[in-house]
Amino acid sequence: MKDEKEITIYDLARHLKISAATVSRSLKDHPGISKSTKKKVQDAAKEMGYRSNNFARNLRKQKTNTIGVIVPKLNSYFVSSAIAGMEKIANENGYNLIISQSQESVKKEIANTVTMFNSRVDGLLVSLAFDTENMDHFDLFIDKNIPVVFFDRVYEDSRCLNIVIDNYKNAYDITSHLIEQGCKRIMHIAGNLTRNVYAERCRGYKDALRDAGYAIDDDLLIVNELSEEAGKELGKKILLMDNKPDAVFVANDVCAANCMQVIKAAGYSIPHDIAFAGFNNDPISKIIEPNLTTVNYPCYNMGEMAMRYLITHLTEKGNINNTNKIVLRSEIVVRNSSLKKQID
Amino acid sequence: MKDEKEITIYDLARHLKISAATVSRSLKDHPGISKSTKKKVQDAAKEMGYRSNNFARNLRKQKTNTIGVIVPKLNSYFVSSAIAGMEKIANENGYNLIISQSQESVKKEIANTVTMFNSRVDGLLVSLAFDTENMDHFDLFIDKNIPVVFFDRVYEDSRCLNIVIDNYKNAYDITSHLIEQGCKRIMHIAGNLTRNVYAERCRGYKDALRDAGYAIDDDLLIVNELSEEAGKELGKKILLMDNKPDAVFVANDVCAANCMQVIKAAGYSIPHDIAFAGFNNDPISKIIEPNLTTVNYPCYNMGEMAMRYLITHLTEKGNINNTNKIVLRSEIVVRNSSLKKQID
DNA sequence: TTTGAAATCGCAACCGATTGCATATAAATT
DNA sequence: AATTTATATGCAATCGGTTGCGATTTCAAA
Repeated sequence: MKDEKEITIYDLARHLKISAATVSRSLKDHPGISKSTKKKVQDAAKEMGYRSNNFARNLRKQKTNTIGVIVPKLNSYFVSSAIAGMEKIANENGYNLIISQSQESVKKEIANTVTMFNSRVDGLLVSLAFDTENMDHFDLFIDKNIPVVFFDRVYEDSRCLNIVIDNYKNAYDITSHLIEQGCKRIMHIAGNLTRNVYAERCRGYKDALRDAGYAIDDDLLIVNELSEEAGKELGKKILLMDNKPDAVFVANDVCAANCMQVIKAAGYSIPHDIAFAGFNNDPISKIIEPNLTTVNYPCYNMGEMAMRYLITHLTEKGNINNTNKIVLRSEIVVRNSSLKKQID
Repeated sequence: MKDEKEITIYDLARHLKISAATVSRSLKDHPGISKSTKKKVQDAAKEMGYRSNNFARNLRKQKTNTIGVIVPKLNSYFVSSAIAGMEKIANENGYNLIISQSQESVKKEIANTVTMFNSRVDGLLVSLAFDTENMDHFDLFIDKNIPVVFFDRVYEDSRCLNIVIDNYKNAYDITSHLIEQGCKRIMHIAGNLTRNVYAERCRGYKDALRDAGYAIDDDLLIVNELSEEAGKELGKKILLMDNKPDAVFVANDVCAANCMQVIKAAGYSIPHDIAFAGFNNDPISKIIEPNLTTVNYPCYNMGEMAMRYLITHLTEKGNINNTNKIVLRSEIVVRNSSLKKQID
């Protein structure tokens, strides 16, 4: 088991009989060093197995080459896809990722924020917890000019970039689609309405109803956790309703699919008795039967975009950030769960 | 926009008219410092908004408090759950995570390994890519005594810990279950057989057949990518077979579910015409109809265990590692996709 | 040959925390 | 009161790179 000591620029310097400064500059391709010297240094570095020490470098440069990511939960289709996209871009650009989960709790989110701050990340990518109600814990970063980018679950703040899809329009479209299919009592299941994504989807739902001349019935709006369990609960609740909806638009596919199962098991036919629509285009939406009408959410792409933007922003410091919001393309995907005339 | 300078222990020292050494020791709760001094320092630190500089610390201590994680893909149920578990434990113990994906390619895996090495992670958690065939790229770590822990897709090496489930037994059990249900031509779909998980599952499948006195038919063993697309392809392939199987045991739920859909769409009845079984207990297995018989894989738990082990190992350096393999409990979950007598 | 600009390179001071060893003070012992 | 023994704290070197500024060398123009 070899356990050799780490080679430093001083070792290289001694070996080549030049100064450590020259070694450092050569390795960084500094213009003031002659080509021949650079080559000599770089060759020796390779040969001797030198690897640069990031701590020394970071300590000196006050920069970490690390991006922090805070998400509610890692194990969801949306989040894991988005992070996959982020990792790809970060990796390509030589940045590291440190990731933590808020578990849908502001408290943890704040703790994670502090950790990230102390780890001195160069930038932060955040999708907010269910119950986050203000930005105070991000002031740490903003005050220090460390860029914070929100994606999906965002907080509108002129100092931070938001990357989103048009939740309003998609919800409006999907509700309109249900209306076109002849549905009269359309229910909507939302997540916590302080979160933009759910608030926007809810607004789209209501506006679509209103524009179609429908009344808005508060009994048809439910807020829950959008989890598997919440979906099952929802199904039971619907079964107990006297005046049942003839369509249910859920703000997330997982919840929708689990609800559908309960409804189906009780003998109702989807979409004939009750039509369903979800959100996200989770793989589950293509498995549940009938296949779930949903919104195609560009998760991976959103992760890529967010990271790309952040890195560009960090690299071109001079270039003042004048972008405040990026809206990615997304569109509804109509499947059999909402179609009176089935396709196959 | 305040952009105050960072407070260091020297600032605290000057402010309190004591030495930086004392400040450092006080903050770390060193035994040789009086309680009163400690309190004074800690209070001042809080008040002045001091935050410790990890680079300086790491540089000095030659330790990073960072764990590297390399996985094939982030966006799968298994991986995202496992990472969620890892993050939880790491977070609780003050470690950071840096995560990267090999995208199922050794080449990327090697590149990521190097990056991790240069980031000087304190330890590495790895689930191997499809096509990794040797350990050479981990020698960097092993030679330096940096612990490497493999989980799920492991490589048997006496110098590294493996955390797995009993893939063999589960596959054996699930195959036996299919046999008990009266299936005669049981097909198995595996992933790349150089990967332990798929090799073991395949072995379990074969042994179960053999023990039941069945012949092993090579036509009934297929290796594919186990992806959604592969599942659909598989379905088509089965439909074209002259002598169709009466059961299909797939090494992963996603592939199984997608295959089932194709088979169902062609008018076959599951499980009467063809029974199905999968692996992982992915949420999808509870949505597909009929619900999929599968193996309950403790993903989250495996992530927790792997991280916990690694951290313990790092903390108690003296304690020489004498564990070579940890097998987590897992068991088959029988559902309607394989039951001739349906349950509800 | 001289000279001045350009091209190279080295000196040494950082960056911020840790820690072995020495020192100073306080408490305990004889 | 003198001497040990604890208890507290400080000194200064160290971790490995980076970089402003000054020194030296090179080379061509005068």
